[in-house]
Amino acid sequence: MVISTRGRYALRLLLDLAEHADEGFVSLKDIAWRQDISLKYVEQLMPQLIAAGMLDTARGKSGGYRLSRPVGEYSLGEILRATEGSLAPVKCLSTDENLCPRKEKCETLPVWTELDRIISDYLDGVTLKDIIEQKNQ
Amino acid sequence: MVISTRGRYALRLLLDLAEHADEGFVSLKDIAWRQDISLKYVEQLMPQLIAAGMLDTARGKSGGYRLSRPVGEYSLGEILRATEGSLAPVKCLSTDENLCPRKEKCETLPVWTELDRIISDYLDGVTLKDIIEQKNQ
DNA sequence: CTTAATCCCTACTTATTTAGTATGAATTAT
DNA sequence: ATAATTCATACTAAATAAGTAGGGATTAAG
Repeated sequence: MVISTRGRYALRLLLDLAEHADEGFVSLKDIAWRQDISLKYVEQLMPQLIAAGMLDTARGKSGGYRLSRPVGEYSLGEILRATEGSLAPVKCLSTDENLCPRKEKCETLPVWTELDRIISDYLDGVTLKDIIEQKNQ
Repeated sequence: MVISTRGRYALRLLLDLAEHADEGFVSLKDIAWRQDISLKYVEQLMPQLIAAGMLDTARGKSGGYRLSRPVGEYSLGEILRATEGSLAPVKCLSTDENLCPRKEKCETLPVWTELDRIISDYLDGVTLKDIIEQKNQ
């Protein structure tokens, strides 16, 4: 399973924000209620989306969140990388320090690399706009 | 992470068998040693590969395993599905009984479905033969 | 200027999955 | 008979996923 609830929920809340973009700042409480996701859990996804420059926020009463870009400029790849950390389908590809010692001679590495490329290419090519317009197939 | 050690090790041991196909039945002990994988762990992968009809086996002394088909007839998809259970990138797609209640109205399901298709298409198109001949990119 | 709603921050908990270990029975060539 | 093998099952430890919990900081609204 590449993609956990973190990434899936992040995508849904960004879509929710996109669909309520005309309402100014939207509170997480409303989003969590509409999406039927725990408020406290969704709160934990926000720092990473903010760090990625995807959101404007307003603190305090009647505060909330707002998309900071046009919907066409959010790719699924960016959203998922921000929340999941990596989209690599095998550990061998995670660019952590703990590289596989078999790396050099490994016969199977090329297929994982190619699979990774295919996944990234697809996810980087789909935007929130595509999903809203149901252009995803 | 879609693919765990189960699938990766299974692939490596099938490749090892392919490369020693001229030696008749090859013992797991030899394979595990060459591949530097715990014998006891690899043993646990075998039942699923056998159930999938990928191997001939010989029990008892000087027994072992042997590929039961030409290398071109083992796709990566088949190997990984047999050992991993599913290649679905999100839980929503696992055809278990616990289907997501949002399924009907879910805006994001189509992208997961398409991603799943892309992954499967690639993995079903690569065989052991391709890997041995390094045709995988 | 107080209050209530909100974002923000950090720690904790529980369930599931992953990656093995461990023990030993059944089988069979030597 | 023996030793090397597959085969079967149970157990364990570590990591990850998924969520809870509590409260501090900020600010619009009354």
